[in-house]
Amino acid sequence: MLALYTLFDLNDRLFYMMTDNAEDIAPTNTQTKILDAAECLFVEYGYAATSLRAIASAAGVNLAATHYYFGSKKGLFASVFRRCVQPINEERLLLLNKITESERPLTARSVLESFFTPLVEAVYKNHRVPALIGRIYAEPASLTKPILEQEFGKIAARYQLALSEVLPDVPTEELSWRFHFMVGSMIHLLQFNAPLGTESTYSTFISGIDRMLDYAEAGLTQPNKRQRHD
Amino acid sequence: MLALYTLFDLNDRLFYMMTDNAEDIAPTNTQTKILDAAECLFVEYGYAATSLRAIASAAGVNLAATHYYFGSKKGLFASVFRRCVQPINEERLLLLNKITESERPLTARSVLESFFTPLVEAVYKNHRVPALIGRIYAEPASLTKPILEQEFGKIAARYQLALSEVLPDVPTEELSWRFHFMVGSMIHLLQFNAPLGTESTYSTFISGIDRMLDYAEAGLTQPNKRQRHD
DNA sequence: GTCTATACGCCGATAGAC
DNA sequence: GTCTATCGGCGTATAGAC
Repeated sequence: MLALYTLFDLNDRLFYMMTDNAEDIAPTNTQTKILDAAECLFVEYGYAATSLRAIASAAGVNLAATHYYFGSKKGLFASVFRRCVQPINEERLLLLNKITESERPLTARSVLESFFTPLVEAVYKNHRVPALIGRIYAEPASLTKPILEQEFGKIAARYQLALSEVLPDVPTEELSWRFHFMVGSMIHLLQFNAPLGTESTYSTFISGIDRMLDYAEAGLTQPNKRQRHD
Repeated sequence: MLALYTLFDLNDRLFYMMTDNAEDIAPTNTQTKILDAAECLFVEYGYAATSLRAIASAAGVNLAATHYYFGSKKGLFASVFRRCVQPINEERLLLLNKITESERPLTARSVLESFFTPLVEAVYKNHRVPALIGRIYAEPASLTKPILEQEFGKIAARYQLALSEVLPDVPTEELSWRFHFMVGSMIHLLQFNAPLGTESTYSTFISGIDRMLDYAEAGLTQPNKRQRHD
């Protein structure tokens, strides 16, 4: 049964997670304690403004433990991100393969839903997921490029292939731009959760995802105005 | 006559700008030297990872001069950003007011073009503009929120008003979400310039803006699926 | 008004004791 | 596997020279 647990208290702010795994509730191994603390602090303050000292202190471990387990601050950042994103992307591929085999005809809408459903489920368990994914696109490219390519390279290619099968009239190059714009809308939503002036909660986030699906579908499936240049 | 000038050489990389102002070519005042150097370094490495020492050294001024002129690192960041964005936003309002008065009927396309034309012109003069605007959305909110509200609050409201006049069937709340998604696509384009795998040049940037206009127009003008909740 | 010199506490990283 | 000590570099601030 999923329930909400307090991870720790830092500067009078509480940090939470939702889990059904007893190991998560009171992590016994040092790696997990460091990852949990780092996730909260990277999300809150960004990579460069978060010190390993602050992470070690929040996690209740020695400073040198961060280097022992993750080699460097960069390595820790990549590990935090991978732990968050890998399960989402695995679920995406499972869903996409499933609907590719079962749905006739396959629609752009279904493809998009297989992309966003695993994300929404992950956000339900851990409300830091949007901000964490937002962060990776926010940090300088020198830090994030290798991480982004490793975690998203395969899945971006797979989704563009699926979309090109669903939208055969849109040239590949045009489709990759449209996919790029969709990712941009998504990242912006993840980073800011809601338009300026709206307070952001889980339900406004869901409502935003829902509206973004409409927006992305309209943009992706628009008639092609350009000539192919073969 | 616009021409390209080398600003300075840092770690074997050259930083440029395009200008027709003699004062820009060899800036004599310390403020400008600091602003130029800071712009390059903030774009390249991000806010937190750029040291005032590196800025002062690149600008050829004393470390303490940065505090004398800009009060703090935050103040310097805000000044760099304001110098870049203020002229663009002034031009946007001029254009928007012009077409609002002269065009019958006013179209969503025209409104969007008045938003992007001043940006494209600024990028032609200074190729760091996209990355610089991208950066402000990438830094932690505690740094950027006051800056974003001051520089973009008024213009975002003005454009949403213009769009709501052009698209009277779309409820205000729905329109503000769609505008939010458009800004997201734009920021993503500014930050990454082109889809992964495409090298980014000025002409690919222009082509991206052009395609994004189509994408945004399709999303903004899509028929409304939702009920008004009055 | 403009700029220099200097100081303080915190940073990532590492070497080596246990 | 954990911890202490330590290094050079950092952001920031300020006192005071010109």
